[in-house]
Amino acid sequence: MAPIKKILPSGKKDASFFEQVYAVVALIPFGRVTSYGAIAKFLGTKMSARMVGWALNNAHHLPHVPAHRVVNRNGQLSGKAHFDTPQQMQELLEKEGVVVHNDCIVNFTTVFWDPSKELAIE
DNA sequence: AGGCTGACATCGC
DNA sequence: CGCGATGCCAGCC
Repeated sequence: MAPIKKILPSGKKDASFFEQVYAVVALIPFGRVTSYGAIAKFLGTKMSARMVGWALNNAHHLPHVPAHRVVNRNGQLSGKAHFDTPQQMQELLEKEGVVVHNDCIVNFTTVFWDPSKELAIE
């Protein structure tokens, strides 16, 4: 498994699926985005991409989880509606230098941040 | 205790 | 090439 567990806050002996998601999302560099599937795959459960979204749903009410940096495989701001305001997600992304047009990230492949690649697991 | 739901992704037809 | 159905895990009713 990924060393993400090490990144988890000390005290948590068992890393829940969400906590791992929080950790990965929190590690997303400024001006970069990732996809649910990428996180899911990084965690080893690519089929559980839905769970990633569910995790972010919990993460949404958390303080330091940049959920706006997480989009679907299509680069579309699927979860914008779950923010305080639907436009907030795009605003945040644009402030980070990410160009968003029509709820879709422009040059998605360029700003895409692959955890399994950047974090270099194993 | 059992079943539905959920910010997705992928395979199948 | 487009739409439909399935899978996954955990939380909530």
